[in-house]
Amino acid sequence: MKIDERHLIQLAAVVKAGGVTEGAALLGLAQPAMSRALSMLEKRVGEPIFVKGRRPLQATPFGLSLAEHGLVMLAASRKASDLVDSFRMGRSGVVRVGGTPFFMDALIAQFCAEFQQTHPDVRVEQSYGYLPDLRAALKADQIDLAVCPIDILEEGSGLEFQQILPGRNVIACRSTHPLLMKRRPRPGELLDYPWVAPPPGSPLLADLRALLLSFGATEIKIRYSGGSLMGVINYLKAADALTIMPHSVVFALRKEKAITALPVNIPHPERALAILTRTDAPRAPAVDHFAEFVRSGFESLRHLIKRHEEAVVWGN
Amino acid sequence: MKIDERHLIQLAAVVKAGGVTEGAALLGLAQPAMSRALSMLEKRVGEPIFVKGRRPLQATPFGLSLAEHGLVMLAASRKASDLVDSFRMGRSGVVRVGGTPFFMDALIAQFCAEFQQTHPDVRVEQSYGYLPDLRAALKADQIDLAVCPIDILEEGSGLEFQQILPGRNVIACRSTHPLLMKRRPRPGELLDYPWVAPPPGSPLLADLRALLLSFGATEIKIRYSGGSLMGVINYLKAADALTIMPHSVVFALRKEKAITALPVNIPHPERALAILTRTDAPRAPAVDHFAEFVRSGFESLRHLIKRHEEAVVWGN
DNA sequence: GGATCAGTATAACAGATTGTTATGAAGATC
DNA sequence: GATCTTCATAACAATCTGTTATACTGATCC
Repeated sequence: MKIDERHLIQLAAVVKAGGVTEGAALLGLAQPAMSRALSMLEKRVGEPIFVKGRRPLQATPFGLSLAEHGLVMLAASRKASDLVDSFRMGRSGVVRVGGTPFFMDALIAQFCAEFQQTHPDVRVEQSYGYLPDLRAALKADQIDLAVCPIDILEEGSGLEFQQILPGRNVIACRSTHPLLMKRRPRPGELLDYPWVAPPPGSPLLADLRALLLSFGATEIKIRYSGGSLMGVINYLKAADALTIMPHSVVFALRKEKAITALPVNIPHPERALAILTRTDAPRAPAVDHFAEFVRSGFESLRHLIKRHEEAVVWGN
Repeated sequence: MKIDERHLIQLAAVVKAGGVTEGAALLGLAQPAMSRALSMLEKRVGEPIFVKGRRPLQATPFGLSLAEHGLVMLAASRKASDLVDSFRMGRSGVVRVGGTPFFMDALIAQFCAEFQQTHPDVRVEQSYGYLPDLRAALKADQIDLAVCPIDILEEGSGLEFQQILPGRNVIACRSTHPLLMKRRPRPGELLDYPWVAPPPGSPLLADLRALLLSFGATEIKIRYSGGSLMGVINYLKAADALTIMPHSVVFALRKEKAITALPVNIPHPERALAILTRTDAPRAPAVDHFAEFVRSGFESLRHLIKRHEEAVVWGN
């Protein structure tokens, strides 16, 4: 015998509240609606649910058993409602964010932690990738947003991107690097040191090649490659090697005092760090919150960098 | 945001079954109904529940979360349906049976155990009482049926009673009682032995008084009273005392060979053992099953007694 | 016992929802 | 690109939901 689930919930409310009127109020509806629902339920199951002629309305043992199941449903219904509410407010859900390894590790991971101080029920699923993969993942709805350097003149097809940081690379080395003793190292000198390559596929790798060639290198000599940010940093810490890195990444590492940038100006790439999102599919509210959080995080980072440069002088 | 619980269940069915068509079949309804329900649900919560344009229909993480709650409801709904079915079939529920102590202990308790071999999910709540209490309890819907000796001419007001055993008392004693050596003890001899009184309030007590007076006793001398059936039996086992008992109770004790009946005919009380039920209020199916079981139990007991008496000769 | 009160059932009706069948659209598959 | 499966839409009847107004009926209080 199939029972109307709503009736069960109503029964549960009445039993829980101890009366038809109170039960109706509990569910936010009028007493006659409840009264009728109970009649219908009783008629359909064909067994008495309430003891007749008792004024403090009393359920039969059968009615009580039924009401227990209704109570389960009522609880589930409330949880579902809460879920919907919190999802719509962006307070729960999943944010799938993809990005290039250096930015993810150096900056976004920290942003995620900070974001979850105000959004503890939002889960972040992070993944790595470069522009082509990220774009594909976005379109295939495998990620909700990407944080990634992108060519400024790049055209978006169904994707929206929002610049969050100008492209700017620096040459990174350990803080004890001998070149730091010089006020302005010459390009030729830079080639005397071992170089570390950014991950394959990274735009930084192309930047590094171009840079070294512009320094007069006839061939690119790489001593270490394939490492993630942590690998590269630990290599740099242990050797007088050099590498190319986004300025913001080195900036984020300044607290540790282990890695710094050489006072050498190198060309800006024609790229900017951007947040990519789909324009067609709607994003979950939590995703929008997260994207805004990341955007404002980079905004303050930019101001921080500006103030920092007014005090400390790098590269000039 | 309040969500229609039915929609949640439908969502759960679709997610569980892996498709709209299968989900609809799972709930026994047509595919368009399901399709529309999902649209409505999605429209109301305002967030996508399914990924668009994927043919093996795929729910969003949000949709999956919602569906989990729906699954809880679906399970509860099924349990409730099963409960209703088994209750209507009399396979579950509660039977509240009241009765006089001797019959309950000697016969009904065993019937309960036997009944539950075929009705394991029916709970029996037993209570003791005599006719006035039982009648009141029945009318107050505190018990569902009563097993109790009742005056044959008693009129039922809102109560139905069904005779299940003719009233017949015997004088009970232990199997080693000296009077059993005599072929036909005289009433005077009986008065030489100590007597045990049935519980106060019991019709048997009045029977005992009348019996002893008819034997020529000038006053009723009782050596032990107030015991339940077990107490009385254990007293009898330990002394050459006598008491009055329903024949069927002594008969039920015959297997133990400790207690038996004196070969003395005493007057039948104008009573019969009967099952009392309300006629106004409907009884739970399990109660009807139980009553029928008890009735047929006594029916076979009657036949058993008859066959027994054709073989063994008591009281003549 | 009866007057009163609170809680429950019933009536009547508008609007929403559910179910159905028939049919159109669209991703998957080969 | 033909075909197939699956899902969405249309149209309509039946049911159900919710409402307000009102009648009943145990309970309670002199």
